[in-house]
Amino acid sequence: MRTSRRPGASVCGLDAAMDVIGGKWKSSILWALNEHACRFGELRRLLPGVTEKVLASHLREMEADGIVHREVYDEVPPRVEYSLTPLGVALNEALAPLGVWGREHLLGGRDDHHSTTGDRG
Amino acid sequence: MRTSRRPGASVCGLDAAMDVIGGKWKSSILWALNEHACRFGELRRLLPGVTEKVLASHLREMEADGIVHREVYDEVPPRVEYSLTPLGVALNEALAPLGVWGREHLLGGRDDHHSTTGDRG
DNA sequence: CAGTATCCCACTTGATACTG
DNA sequence: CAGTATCAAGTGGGATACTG
Repeated sequence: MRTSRRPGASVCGLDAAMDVIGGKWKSSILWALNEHACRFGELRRLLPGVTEKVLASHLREMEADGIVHREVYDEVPPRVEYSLTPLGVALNEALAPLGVWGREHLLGGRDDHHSTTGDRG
Repeated sequence: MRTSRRPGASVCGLDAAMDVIGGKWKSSILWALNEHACRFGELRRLLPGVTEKVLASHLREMEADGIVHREVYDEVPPRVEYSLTPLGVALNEALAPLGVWGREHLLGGRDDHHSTTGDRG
């Protein structure tokens, strides 16, 4: 998958940011983790439709990008918790206006089940 | 290509917005048009690496999404100018924090040749 | 539970050539 | 100049099965 950034890209910060959140489910993962740390299976349940492979890939990329923290607990049964790093929190906040724009202009400003739990629309 | 939105997606405004700017060159096109209206060939020159086909596809999608306006002048030689609609301007503004985030945290806050021409990093 | 390993396909993107 | 048509390729994402 994406081992390095797009060749020749990232001439400006926006391109770099788009690369970080470019995965199909990354913004959803970000939103989910914004509320509280989640275990792998919990994320899978929160994101209906995502496969284990894709979820794992995205999480590894987001961890490599420094926006997600992976905490492993040596227990049985095994437990791993994912949470946002301060960088991830900042990214989520930077994403907020975009979510508002989408809700206002694309969804006709109608309400949805996320709008009261966060500020991302 | 993308005739409709991602099936089953757009549960929140952010997903919808991500779909609109999901194309590889769309954010760059947005940035280019933010400064002034551009002709097709001008955009091609401003975006080294993009092919005519992809540029045309992106422009048609962005026009369909209501963020780009296409003005045709019946002259010879033919002239077509692309510009941002108010919606596109709003999108660009909503994108600004993301560009700042990327420049601050991904590019190490270093300057680049865009940072003085706009607010997107 | 929390992943990895394969295989596969659709879609996006790219290269090139051609047209109004 | 401003595209469209065709062909080719690369990648992300999905389905399924298996492992520590």
